[in-house]
Amino acid sequence: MPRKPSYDREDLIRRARDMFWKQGWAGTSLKNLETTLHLKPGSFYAAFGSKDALYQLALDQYAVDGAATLAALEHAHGPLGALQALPRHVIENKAAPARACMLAKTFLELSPHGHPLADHANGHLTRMEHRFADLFGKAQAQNQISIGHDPHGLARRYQSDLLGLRISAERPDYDAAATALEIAQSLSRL
Amino acid sequence: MPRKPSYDREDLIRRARDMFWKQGWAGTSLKNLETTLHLKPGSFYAAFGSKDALYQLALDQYAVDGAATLAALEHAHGPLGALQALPRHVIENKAAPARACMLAKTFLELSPHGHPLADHANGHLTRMEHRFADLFGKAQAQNQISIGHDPHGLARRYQSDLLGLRISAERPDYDAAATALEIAQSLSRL
DNA sequence: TATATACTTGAGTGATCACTCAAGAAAGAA
DNA sequence: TTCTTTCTTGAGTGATCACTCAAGTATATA
Repeated sequence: MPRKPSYDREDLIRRARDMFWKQGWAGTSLKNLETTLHLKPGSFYAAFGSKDALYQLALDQYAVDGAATLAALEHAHGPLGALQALPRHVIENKAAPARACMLAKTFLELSPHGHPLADHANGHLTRMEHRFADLFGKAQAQNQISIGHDPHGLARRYQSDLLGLRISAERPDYDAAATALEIAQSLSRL
Repeated sequence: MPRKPSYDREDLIRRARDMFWKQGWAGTSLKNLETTLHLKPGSFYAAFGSKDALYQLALDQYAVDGAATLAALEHAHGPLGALQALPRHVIENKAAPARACMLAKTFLELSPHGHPLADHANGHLTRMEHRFADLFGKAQAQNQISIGHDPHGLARRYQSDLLGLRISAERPDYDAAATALEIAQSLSRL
């Protein structure tokens, strides 16, 4: 008996994610979202409940996509190859609305206000860090890098460098490709 | 004949800077500023003209202080020593309201909206990058590091790593001291 | 076709945004 | 003391914020 929605929910979340990713939480108004999603206020709140609820869905989709990207790179290039390919991938990805990491931007913006979404973003960052540690561990098991380093320490440094690269890459005239190459090459010397 | 203001202008800018630095542009309302600066709307606009004008003054004061900090470190530890000491300094500085760089936060938040303050912040970032390149050049002249690298390339990478460190250092449970130490140590191997 | 169950619409809510301005208070010069 | 100039005050501006809800519309089942 019911009537079906005229939209694709996952597609709406993806479009909202791109907008939040680029413009941030405060920088994206309900009016912006209504325009981009072609949704009137009533439909928006019936579908998602609140701006924050949609933002959380967007964060989760971002994290899932990021994990999938890393898994695909591992499948294509192996654990060390994935870690070396990721820096270039994130700054060259034309489908992305921004170079900087949405998790880091969210955490930076909302953490000082004690907003729950900041903790949520930080949790995703931590899970990504663990994923990096897994890959460093696998690279050691395959004798691609020395076993002299703690995989978690390598992941801590790698993620930090990656966040720095992705922020720097937003700047006009910044040679992000050079920094990405250096990060990748430094992994070969481990 | 005139009446003097009852406040210290530089002190007001410093307090506004700390608030903008921690909470960002959109995250800091006029009401917040009026409370912290003990200024009614009329006095605020008579003194600074607009929220954006005060933000720019805050950015400039931040940049001047940053340059002074770097100069002091150079005086104390020499060019290479300053570059090695800075990572630890920025994450341990108890006077700072945040670990992350205010210039980077400003650029990240306002750049997608084409806000003039984003360009202003990026200009300061570029000048800091040049200052880093100067120090790398001096370190080469003093035979502290090899002359095989381009100082500007070293500065490009160093600044990116520093931005990453400072963002990571905002996260709870992140071992920023370890990453800061690794950045410093990597400079000894140049 | 009739009915039940959604989904869609858009005007409207109070709160907060950055900002204005006219009136009053204070302090140095005469 | 008086006058002039500036600073201080705080109610008030229109715009925008996230969000609500009652009324209208479309669709799958019976």
